[in-house]
Amino acid sequence: MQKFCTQNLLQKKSHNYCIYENYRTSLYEDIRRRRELDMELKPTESELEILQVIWKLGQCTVRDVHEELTKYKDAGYTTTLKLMQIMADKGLVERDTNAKTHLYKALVTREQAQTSALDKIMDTVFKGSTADLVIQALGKHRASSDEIDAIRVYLQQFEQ
Amino acid sequence: MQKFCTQNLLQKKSHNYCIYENYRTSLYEDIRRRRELDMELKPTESELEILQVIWKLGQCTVRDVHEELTKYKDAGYTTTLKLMQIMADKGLVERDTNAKTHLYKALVTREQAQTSALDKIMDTVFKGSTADLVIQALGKHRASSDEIDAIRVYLQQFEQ
DNA sequence: TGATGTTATATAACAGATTTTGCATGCTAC
DNA sequence: GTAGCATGCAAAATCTGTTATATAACATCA
Repeated sequence: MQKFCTQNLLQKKSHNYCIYENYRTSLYEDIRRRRELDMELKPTESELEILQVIWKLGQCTVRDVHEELTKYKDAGYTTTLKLMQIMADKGLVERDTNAKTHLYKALVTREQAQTSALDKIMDTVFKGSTADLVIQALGKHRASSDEIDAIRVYLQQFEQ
Repeated sequence: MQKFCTQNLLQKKSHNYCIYENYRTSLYEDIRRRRELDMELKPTESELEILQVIWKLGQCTVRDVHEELTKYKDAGYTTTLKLMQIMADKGLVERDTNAKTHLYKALVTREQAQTSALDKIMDTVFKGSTADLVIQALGKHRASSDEIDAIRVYLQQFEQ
């Protein structure tokens, strides 16, 4: 894991100047720390697709999920089963194995997934600018006037 | 690619009823199409990290990018090089090989990446509700009062 | 000139995570 | 029993990120 060829070793050394620029180092330490936190319980692409179905159906079986998935994507039944088993191991979903046909339900809420998805794109493409994100979102995804109102009301709490 | 065991084959057949529910089929066709489009030029995690650096620096060399990356993550020079070569193959970046030291620049703009990231989480976790997204974003990521003002101004264009 | 060291790209292989599948096996209802 | 549907398990196939090694271009100094 920590083996480098001589070339890389040299190139690594050449960055020791960071030690003398502490204010910078600590800035990048932040990014580093955030990167590591991010690793934790992040659902993969496919897991997210399955979560969506479970959020929609509530408690459900593998077959329920699979039938929903195959409406728009090709997948074998055992693939879906396997994914859901993995998700149960990871703690993304919970399963009730009392009956012969196992019942699954989500442990991760849609809100949690929303927060973590937002955090991520905030860091990666929006440089931390909430305003950019909000304005882009409003620009690209036409909102209903009800939605606009809701946002306006929400904004009032920031009024002085 | 298209081989299924008998069990899966059977289970697949059982969905032929979709043919008789055309309104549904076309709805899911949309999702299917969107999924496939999405596959095309999606940068991976690491590619996105590199893109961020290129966006910041403009035209730059592998070494430029690598020096920036190593401030907050461990990576060998050749790793960065390889990734950037892959990105050039994918068309995420363009490279000028005239000089001995190749020069890279982004073909995907930050705005495009923002749009596609937003589209994605809109579909996957926000069920298409712009208001939910905006309110979550404002709630979790404290915005400066300047930012709030900017949003308020932006909202005025929707005024009747 | 040519030996040598430096820096760049190219190539090939590897490790780990993710996704997918095939097959075995068990349960249930007819 | 056996047909149908369920899970368990092992492993193949892919994708991603990483690295070691090879090779080419260049500078420079004796």
